[in-house]
Amino acid sequence: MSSHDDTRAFDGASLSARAMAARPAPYLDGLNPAQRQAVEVLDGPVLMLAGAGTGKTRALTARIAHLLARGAARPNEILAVTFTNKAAREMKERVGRLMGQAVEGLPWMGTFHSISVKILRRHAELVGLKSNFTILDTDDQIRLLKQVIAAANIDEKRWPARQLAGLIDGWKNRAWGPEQVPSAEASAFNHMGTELYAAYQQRLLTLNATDFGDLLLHVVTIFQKHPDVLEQYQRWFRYILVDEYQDTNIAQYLWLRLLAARHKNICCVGDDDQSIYGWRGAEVGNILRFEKDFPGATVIRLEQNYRSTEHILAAASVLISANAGRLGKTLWTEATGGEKVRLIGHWDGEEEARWIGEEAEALQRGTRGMAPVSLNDQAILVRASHQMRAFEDRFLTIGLPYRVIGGPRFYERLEIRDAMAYFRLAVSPEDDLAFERVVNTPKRGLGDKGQQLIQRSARAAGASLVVGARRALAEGLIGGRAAGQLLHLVENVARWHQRTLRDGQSHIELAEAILEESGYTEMWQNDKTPEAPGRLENLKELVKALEQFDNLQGFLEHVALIMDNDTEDATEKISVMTLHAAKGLEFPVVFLPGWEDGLFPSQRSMDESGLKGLEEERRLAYVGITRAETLCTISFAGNRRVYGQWQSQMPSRFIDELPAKHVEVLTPPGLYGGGYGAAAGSGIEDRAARADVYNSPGWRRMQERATSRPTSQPREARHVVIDLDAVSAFTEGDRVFHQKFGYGTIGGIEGDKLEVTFDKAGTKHVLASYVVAAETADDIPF
DNA sequence: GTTAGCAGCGTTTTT
DNA sequence: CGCTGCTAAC
Repeated sequence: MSSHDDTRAFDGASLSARAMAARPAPYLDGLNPAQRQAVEVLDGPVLMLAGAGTGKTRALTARIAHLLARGAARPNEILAVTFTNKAAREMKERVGRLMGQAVEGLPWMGTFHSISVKILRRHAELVGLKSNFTILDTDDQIRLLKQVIAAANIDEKRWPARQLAGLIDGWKNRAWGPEQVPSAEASAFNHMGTELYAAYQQRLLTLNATDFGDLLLHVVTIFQKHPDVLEQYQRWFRYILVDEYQDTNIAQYLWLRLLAARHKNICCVGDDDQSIYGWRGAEVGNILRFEKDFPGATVIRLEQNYRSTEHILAAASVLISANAGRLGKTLWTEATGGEKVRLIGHWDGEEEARWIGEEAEALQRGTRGMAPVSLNDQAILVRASHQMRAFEDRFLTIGLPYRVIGGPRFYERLEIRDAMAYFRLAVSPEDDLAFERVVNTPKRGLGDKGQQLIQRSARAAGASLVVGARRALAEGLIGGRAAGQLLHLVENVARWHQRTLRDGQSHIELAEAILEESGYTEMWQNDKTPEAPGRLENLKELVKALEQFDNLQGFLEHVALIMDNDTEDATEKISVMTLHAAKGLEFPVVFLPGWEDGLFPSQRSMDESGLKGLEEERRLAYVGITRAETLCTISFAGNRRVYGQWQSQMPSRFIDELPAKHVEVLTPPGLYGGGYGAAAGSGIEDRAARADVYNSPGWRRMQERATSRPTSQPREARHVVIDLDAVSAFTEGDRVFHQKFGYGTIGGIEGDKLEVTFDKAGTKHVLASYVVAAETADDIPF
């Protein structure tokens, strides 16, 4: 599609390196001097400090085009590493478009993890793995750690596997294998941390498996212990580019430094102000130290912002200036005017969601002389994913289409994980974790006792659980009904495995056969719970997703690393996502709800990491504001439900830090007495906007009311009224309306509870008093 | 061996 | 509040 235009820009198909060099390079058009320098300084270490919205992806992709055009490297001699799959995908697309299809091969582009997998598959034996190793996700990792903890006779209640997983991840992020963990950490996890770590690594090797951290750690180990292998890759990758360098951890830093040691052509792009992954081991130090690590580095600052209006940029810049220890950049823009950053307080989280929903619709229609803004161009960015629920509830009610990014994922669903476990067994029958997951799903009469028998038998033979099961059967340890079914499973696994080895077999047919023959599909068909049809639907979708891959193995790897599932459809939708997920994205209209102390900045972050944590939260706020192009609205609520308890909230301290003259304080609807607006314009010029809000009569009234009376009385009262008319009039099959979930059909009635399948919200159990007959719904003034 | 019912816990953020 | 995981009863 759009690649047509770009191909034509290069004047036709044969885009060889020489052809590109011969004519003025079109990819340089429109670059500002700094960007141009970032593209043209090819040799030696380069640090590109690229502020938000300064066109760094543009510079990066142009740099790759330039490398090729100048004939400095062939495509596959370039390594471009990104941090997220999203970024990798985007870079691939943009580079692909710049290059047209005419250049042979593409650069190595991918995340640290996906590139590590490629390398590791080639040299797996050097760390004791086979090249077909499996990659465990977090869930598998936890289950395995539970086993390790149990085997060490430790009470899992006092020493939870999750905690150990965090510890081990942290060590791996620092590139410490079990032997390298410093003695200062010895007291970790009841003084057993290192021991359990070693045991866990041993288990992983036996299972021929890795976790996420291992992918990097193993590659670093190989590079360190096998100079010949390292040299091979050092020679190979003449030019290395790294995106989001501020997010790299120590293992990734070592990985890069080892690879770049020979040619030293490493170009790192980053922004210390957008470092928001400290909690998972990212080291801002990496970027701060760059010039020391790579002597003679060229440092280039991209400071002209092309994204946001002057007010948005000013608000973000002033906020972030409260952080210490920055490299420091001065973002500027040619754009003038535009809307100020808007600030609004609400009574509670529900009202905040309602207001944002209405505002989004108003913007969509076009309001106050502004051109209409498509929902696709609007986003709600939250601090923590649980905040998304309020918006989902509200949007379902009013029928506002939304898309959740990074929410509960397709591949994390029960039925998908089960099916995947079957596929994993087919690909590698020795995958014990997969076996454990499905040995009794569907029910095969194998409870704890039977499974222990299999375990014991497997351990005695030093073999996998499938082999153990065979032995247990042969020795007659398992009898009765279970025996027949287990035998059936074991033989199935063997047969499926054979089929994966044969060429010319359709992996899609195989997948369908596996789900059929295992009885898994049947299990859900016989299941009469309301979720069952949805699950079967998901399984079909899973099989459909297989079409994009050549074989099951490739698919499994993709899922392990990518785990995303954007089934785009044509409806325009507002996006809801976390601030972390929003990094690298931009939207004309951005809503930033939940700016309340404890929520944002997050209490936990401050408790755990003190000032460092607070500064990272502030960077997160900076990332949030700078996502907005033309309109940015920050909001907070006076009351919020936390664990089902109402809590009163204080506006975020970040609101204090916003420059008043770039902020407009809005008066929320439904507050009598004028609310914040009354005080906001009262001539206090240079004080922060929040000071006005916080001292306003409206805010104080809210505080008082928060303590003196429950919050949702008016709405409750409406329910009661409806209740009298509606209850007991329902029968199965009736169409009903629910304030939160919208329209639906009654599937069953138990006392005063209804099971309703909602058109948009799925099947829920709701109290009869909370729904009304569909045809009366229009009369209710919600 | 399976299921229902309850107690206790947790909410950052992700490859 | 909603989920997981454990216990007690089928």
